[in-house]
Amino acid sequence: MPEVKTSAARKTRIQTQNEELILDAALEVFSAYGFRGATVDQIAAKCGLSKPNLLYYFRRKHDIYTAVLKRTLASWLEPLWALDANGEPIEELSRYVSAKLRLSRERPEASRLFANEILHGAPAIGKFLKGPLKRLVDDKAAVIQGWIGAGRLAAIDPHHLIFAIWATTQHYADFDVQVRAVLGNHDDYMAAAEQALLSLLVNGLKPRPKE
Amino acid sequence: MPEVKTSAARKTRIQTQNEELILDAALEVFSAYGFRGATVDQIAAKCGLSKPNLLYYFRRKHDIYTAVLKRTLASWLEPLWALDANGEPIEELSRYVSAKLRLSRERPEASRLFANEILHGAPAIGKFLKGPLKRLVDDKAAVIQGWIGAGRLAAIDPHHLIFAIWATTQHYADFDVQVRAVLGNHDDYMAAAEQALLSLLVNGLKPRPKE
DNA sequence: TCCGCTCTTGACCAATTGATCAAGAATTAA
DNA sequence: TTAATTCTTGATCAATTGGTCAAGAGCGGA
Repeated sequence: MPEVKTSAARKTRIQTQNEELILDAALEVFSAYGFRGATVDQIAAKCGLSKPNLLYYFRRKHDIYTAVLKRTLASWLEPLWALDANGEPIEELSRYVSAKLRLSRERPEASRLFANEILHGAPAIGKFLKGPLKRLVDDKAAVIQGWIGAGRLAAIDPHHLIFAIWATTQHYADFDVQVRAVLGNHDDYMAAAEQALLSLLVNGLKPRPKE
Repeated sequence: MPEVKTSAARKTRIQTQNEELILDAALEVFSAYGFRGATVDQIAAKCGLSKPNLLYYFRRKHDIYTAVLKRTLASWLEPLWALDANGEPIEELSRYVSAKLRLSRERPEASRLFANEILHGAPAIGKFLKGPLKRLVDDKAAVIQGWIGAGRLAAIDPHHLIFAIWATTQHYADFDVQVRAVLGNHDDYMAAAEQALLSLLVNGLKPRPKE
């Protein structure tokens, strides 16, 4: 029983290695087919292990799923964490947009995994959303509100601004197929996307004197 | 065989009625669980028909799925269709945002159905995306480009502007659970959302003299 | 009323799939 | 080397589920 060791959870070389193999494969499969649509066999095949062997490391399909989610959560939130109250507002938000956009390009499977999970009611990470995520967002919303109060940013509901940034940036990972279909499958639409989003943001958020 | 009639596809009263029942139920179930996650039994139960009876009207599970998609597509695109080249640019785009936002509030299942379909590679509507959808978007992008050329709108890539509007508005349907979790489940966040998006758009798109 | 067509369903089938288990192979610590 | 532990897998099970079928119930036109 590798998951419930006698005392400390000391892991074998083989154990660490195989768990990593499994989670990598699981991310691909779950993000492509969803929880129910993915099969243990697919994951096993993708990482070159037998199905029983895979279930030796993770006793239930669901355990693999939650493990992949947990493993990816932190890196997904990092950019928001980095939003600095002491920085220049528009610069900070621009950096945030760029960072999220880069994640969408470099790790689209992670984005799709979350999108699928939330789309279906977030059965596995509901508590995370209401707890740690809410706290982080509330915190950064307060930062943004501070900037607005200081007249350094146009007035806008900070929470919805954050939602708008999430939506527009993750769109390029989650709806990639649609974007490619509409644009005609040019490989490198990301530069244009970044320019468009940043200009919208910069113009949209520049503080404006009341008229 | 109700689907392949001898000559004209004349439908019985019972037929029309039951097909409607089925498609209504199917929309709910497919949008909640995805194609693979949904079962024919669930749909049957939801509309009070037996499973074999349901398969009498739609021979395959997949047939129900595509029927629901088709049935919903038109109404989903209608607002973009309505974008009027002769209108006032910002006013037109604002109306578009409001219309899409209203759809997200009033028919979130439809949004989630499409989101799920596209997220998983659009196996059923891929051709629609590359055909009719692309044509419509290209058409409206040209309209927007025209406005920009006439100096009535800030310069921005029109395609990506449309993507941004899709993303931000549909976000409130597709990621509803997350939005509620972060906001603390206030029932009526939609008014604030609309205000935030419109102000971002209006400020972001107002033509600005070069500095 | 009567007849043909439409509609409905209980029983059933085959394929898929998550999970188990026992037995053997590989690894590791002594 | 050896013995204990960890790792691996073929065979197998039970549950789920998409889909079939035949037989009967219901409906509508003549």
